[in-house]
Amino acid sequence: MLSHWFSRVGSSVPRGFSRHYVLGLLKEQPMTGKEIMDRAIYDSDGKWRPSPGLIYPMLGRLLEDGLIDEVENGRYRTTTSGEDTAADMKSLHNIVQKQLDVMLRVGNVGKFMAFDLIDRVSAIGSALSSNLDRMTEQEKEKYKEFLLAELAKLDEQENINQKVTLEQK
Amino acid sequence: MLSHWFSRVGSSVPRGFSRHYVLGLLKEQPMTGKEIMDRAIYDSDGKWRPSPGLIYPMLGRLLEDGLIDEVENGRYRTTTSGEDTAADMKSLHNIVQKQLDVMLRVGNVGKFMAFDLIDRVSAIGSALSSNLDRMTEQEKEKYKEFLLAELAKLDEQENINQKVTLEQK
DNA sequence: AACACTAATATCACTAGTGACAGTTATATT
DNA sequence: AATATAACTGTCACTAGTGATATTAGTGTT
Repeated sequence: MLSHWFSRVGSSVPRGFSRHYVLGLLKEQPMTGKEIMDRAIYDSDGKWRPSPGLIYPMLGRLLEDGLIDEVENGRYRTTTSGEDTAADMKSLHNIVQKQLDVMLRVGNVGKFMAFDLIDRVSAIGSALSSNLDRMTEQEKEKYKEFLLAELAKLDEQENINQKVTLEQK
Repeated sequence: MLSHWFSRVGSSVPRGFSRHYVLGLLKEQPMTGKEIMDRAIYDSDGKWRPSPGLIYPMLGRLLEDGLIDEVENGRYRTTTSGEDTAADMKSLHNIVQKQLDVMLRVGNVGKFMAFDLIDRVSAIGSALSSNLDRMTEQEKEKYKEFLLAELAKLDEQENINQKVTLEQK
């Protein structure tokens, strides 16, 4: 099980993710703090249980920053500028990307995480391909390109290894 | 570029990672705070620049918890119990595992489906393939199999579409 | 030896997470 | 209608991050 320390201070989500998540939810429909928390638990299969100490103060900050509005019954909705922030997929992407990058470079993490990542990619991949029919041609093309590029990299690496082996002979 | 907000509050490492990282370093050799910071920058290719406000207070906490000792010239080394903590790969693994899990579940998966997922796969994939040299043969083989299987699915779908088109004629 | 300069260390104010608990509001029961 | 209870909301103390700034220690110059 997780150590006592980690269960106390560890986080289920990367720093900054929840802001995007909440804005994304409130763009669709007005929600209360409780509804947001429940939705997060539901969406994450119980893996992430955002605490009230995160949600309520954050709603206050978002309100102050003019990214959300209070509508009725303590429900909030994103304002126009909030929608822009929510739509900023690039920065959301960066939250994950940046951390993964560092984790894979630093320490012995990369090595022992690679296997795990493969599983993960496979999982996403299968979710993807079970929805192939919903993808546009352009999207499918992009996915295909990615797959081919990865294969090329693998092959290239294999060739290098063979070359090295030959030269050693 | 990253938004002003994210560059201020975003983090390059998941919560709790640095503790493991520092313990891992100090297990090998005694280091000062500055040396730890420089090493992190070097190891991460400049992607992670831990601030003094993280390192020095943390060294203090680790010292209080008896996980590290001060040796000389302001250098610290992990104690025996510190080494145990550093070796606790399972909890380190969990730091990443848990977050990835949640992110993949929670993102706006339903709606964007394809496009967003492709980006995610590409992101993980590129992180992966830049670490190909760290993967074992077995791992690479598995990755390759996955890639080929996905391509096959794409091709298969194309065929179905053509068939449908033909029948409609 | 005194002083300026530089680099390492420490501290501060901040945001974003955590859980625990306090306060408030709504609802149900009698 | 009054009150008990439950649920939602808000706040607190904490750790872990961020950058900026203050303090300290060491070093070189005159």
